[in-house]
Amino acid sequence: MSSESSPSLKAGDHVFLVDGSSYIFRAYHALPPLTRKSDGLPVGAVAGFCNMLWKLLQEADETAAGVTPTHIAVIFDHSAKTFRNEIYDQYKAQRPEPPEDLIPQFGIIRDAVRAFNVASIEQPGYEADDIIATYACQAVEAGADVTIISSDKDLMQLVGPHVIMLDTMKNKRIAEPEVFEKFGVAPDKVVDVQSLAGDSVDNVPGVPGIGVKTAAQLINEYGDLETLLSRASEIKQTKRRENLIEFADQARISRRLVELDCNTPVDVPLADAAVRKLDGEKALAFLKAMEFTTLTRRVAETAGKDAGTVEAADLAIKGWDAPETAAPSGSSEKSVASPASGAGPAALAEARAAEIRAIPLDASAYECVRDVARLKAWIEDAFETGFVAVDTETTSLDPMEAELVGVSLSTAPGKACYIPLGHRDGEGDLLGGGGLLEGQIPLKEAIDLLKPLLEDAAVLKIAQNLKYDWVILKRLGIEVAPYDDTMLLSYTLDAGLQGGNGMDALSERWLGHTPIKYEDVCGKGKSAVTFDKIALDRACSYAAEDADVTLRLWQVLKCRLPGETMTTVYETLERPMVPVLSRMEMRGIHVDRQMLSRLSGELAQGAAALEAEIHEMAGETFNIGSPKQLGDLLFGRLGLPGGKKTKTGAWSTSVSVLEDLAAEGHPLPVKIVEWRQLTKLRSTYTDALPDHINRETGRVHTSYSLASTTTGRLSSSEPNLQNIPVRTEAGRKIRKAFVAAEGSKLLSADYSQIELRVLAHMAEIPQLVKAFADGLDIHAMTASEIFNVPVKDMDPMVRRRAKAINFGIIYGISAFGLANQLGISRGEAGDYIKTYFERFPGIRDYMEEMKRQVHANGYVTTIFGRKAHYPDVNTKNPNMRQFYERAAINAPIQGSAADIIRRAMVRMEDTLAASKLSAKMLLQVHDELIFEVPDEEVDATIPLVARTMEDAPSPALSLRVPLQVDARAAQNWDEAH
DNA sequence: CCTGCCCCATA
DNA sequence: GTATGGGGCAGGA
Repeated sequence: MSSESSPSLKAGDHVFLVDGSSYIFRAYHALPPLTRKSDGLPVGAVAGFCNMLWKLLQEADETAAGVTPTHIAVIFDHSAKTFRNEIYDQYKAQRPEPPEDLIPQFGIIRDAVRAFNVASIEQPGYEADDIIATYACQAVEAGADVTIISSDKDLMQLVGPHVIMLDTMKNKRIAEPEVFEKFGVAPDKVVDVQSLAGDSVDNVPGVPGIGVKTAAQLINEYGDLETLLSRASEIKQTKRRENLIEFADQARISRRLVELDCNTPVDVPLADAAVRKLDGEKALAFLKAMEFTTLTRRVAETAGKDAGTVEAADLAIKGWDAPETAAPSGSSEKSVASPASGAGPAALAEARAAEIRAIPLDASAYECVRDVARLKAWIEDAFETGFVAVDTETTSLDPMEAELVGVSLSTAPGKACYIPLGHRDGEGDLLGGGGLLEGQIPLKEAIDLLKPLLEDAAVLKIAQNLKYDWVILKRLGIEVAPYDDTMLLSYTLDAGLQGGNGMDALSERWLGHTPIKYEDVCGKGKSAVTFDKIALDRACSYAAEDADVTLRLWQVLKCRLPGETMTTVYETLERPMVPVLSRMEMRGIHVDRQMLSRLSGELAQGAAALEAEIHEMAGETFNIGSPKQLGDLLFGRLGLPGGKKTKTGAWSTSVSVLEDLAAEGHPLPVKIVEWRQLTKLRSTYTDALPDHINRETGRVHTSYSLASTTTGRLSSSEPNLQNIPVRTEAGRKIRKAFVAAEGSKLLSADYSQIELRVLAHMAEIPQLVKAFADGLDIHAMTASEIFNVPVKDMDPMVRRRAKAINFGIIYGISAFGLANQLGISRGEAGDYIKTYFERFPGIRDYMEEMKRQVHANGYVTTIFGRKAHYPDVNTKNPNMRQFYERAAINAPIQGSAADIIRRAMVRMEDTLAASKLSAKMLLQVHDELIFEVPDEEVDATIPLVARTMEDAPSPALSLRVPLQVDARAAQNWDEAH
């Protein structure tokens, strides 16, 4: 800070004195607890402060102050104890500690002041108010005018002909009339009134029974405090008279407490607070570090600098612990703390939600944007706001064949629009609809206008299930960034909680609002029409409401992340998956239509032959595909033994039942199992897959869901490419139809035993850890441990049993389940489990710990901190309860493995690009990634992919066991796997 | 025409 | 025993 002497103040100067300390409290309580940096640092008050300061520096004349300052200083309280505590030890004694997330902001605001090259003033032993009083007196003496930026009533005593106050939050000027209105006396008598009335907030005692009204009346009558006290005996009202006499000294002490000191020793002469030139670099570095995108842009414009070239400042923040890189592992006690209690983050989030709920939601009030001028206005608004909720309306749920019909935007709760672009006449001809409706901006023109906004780094785009819109917009040449996804926010925070993460459910849960249903707009089933056929006003209500709801959900959900320490999970495991999966879906995979068609024919023939045989053997024709008819035949008419009932009381005809019958020597069930397999393969795969081949790309594009499992796994649908057969020879023929493009190979890389490795890590099982480290056969090792047999020359049946137990452990083993799986008695299965736990006591400890946690918290966590909620685990139904307990045992294992492959996927594209390799990730099947690789790059790609997958946990975590990835390339998926 | 049930494909 | 998605049947609209 400058210490050389500056020209002293002169008449006509205008001094702005900003009451920094009171501003931060007011900003904190007035602004919603929404604003946080991506690392969770709360910066809402800082943001408010910076905007205010910037406005004062740039356009103070447009505020209620009406002038531009020549001098400006921000004044802070230095310490809690001041000379007033020596006068009265109770002064401000009952003031509560500042809220936890406000504390780190005190220091940052001082940084902000310096970043804007403004004088920051504080003085040990004195309150900000005294320094302000001193500066104000000095300025007035020099003939200058003063504006005090504060609304603190304690400063109103300073108001006079040359001193006003400015409440920037209300943009309200406080001069003599306003002071008179508040205290009933002129500013120079305010101290007398306060001395009598006291102040419960600052613990100024005053005189009992006298408030501001009475005090003003008394002062107006007697002139000033001393006169009043000396003539107190004249007061008519008994109690008031007695109190004024008895508490006269207390009133005098109060006067000394409230009267501001105009003679504070100040180290920095006011002249040094002359407005200085903005240091663009310094300001931008600070603002970038704070992630205040809008203000960064404004300052960059004003300073004529490119914000992109400025490095964010490195701010060491005291009193704030950023969330850990990896959240505590499942066995940590730290996760016990309930986020739902007291005035913690959960309460703040709830307060936030209540606030947003209170803003009316009226679907008929949205704007339908029909011309370029209005579209530009909305785009400008989004740039100003710095964030915008975006939603697209299209002709199909499949983003790869959907056509864009319109776009909706929202920049504030209740403020949303819909931009129709592709609506057509509902009375279309048979060739696919009528012409475009009038009054719509041409698609290309709208896209050209929207692209800069949707790709601008300074504007956050908010969507519900962005992956869909991302693909739609990418096909139109727009790559949306940066972005947030409300569905993923909800999934990160509440995976497994009732209702799911769909927009309608979230709107109900958080906003108490039922959005217009898609079916109510477009109809459903056979009579459904595509969105382009919907009349504009109806379309606008529906579409704009979605954007409005999305924006509100974002405001409710985003601020929960840091308080629930889920920022890292969201930022590393969820958010970055959106473009990764979008690109995978867009690439699709090539399937050989002819091969499938041929296979379908073969399967049909085989099934027909079996059908004839079955009918022959049964002695009647019946529908083999009807479990009901089949059950009646086998256990009714044929009277076979060993029938089991399903939970609804029908005969079970599942494979296990049919195999039991086959083992008894009945030939019919064998044929039925074969028939089932063939028809299943045909209907589910060979016949269904070709229907999913995209007309334009000639490839199959699955859709991955990021938010539909409780554990963190993805799911795949339309078509589901995560359940393509592999176990049987007939099934593998279907895999052979998944082929690489000409000149390429399919590369399959899969984690070996990843869930068992994760379990070995989490439960810290020495034998398992060692076995994995040594690269042993883990099932054989298990068998050796529990059945006490050597690994060498092991009976394959013994190994099979151990393998089943290992899987059972992952699933939260029960004797019942294991017995079923191995076809042994429950007693025998129970013995196996008992032995297993004796050999691996850590496994039992792990299981018990997960059960304890799920009962205590309602959720369990993966090694990367992902939560899986089981809200109903405390049910009284013992079967349900045990079911949830098993799920809670399984979730950290399955979920941690899912986290690991997510990390690999997020990193994969950059890793390949860095090595100049052009392999493209196409599919994910839980522990396997499938790539399409040019022939000549196969050899270089295999080790790189494998290493990236194996190293995926680091640097966040280092597992106790190595991960192993097997990778292979071939012309088709079957041979690569 | 929709929904619940059964069955079955994968990890 | 965990986690999914999907096809066919059958009953109730």
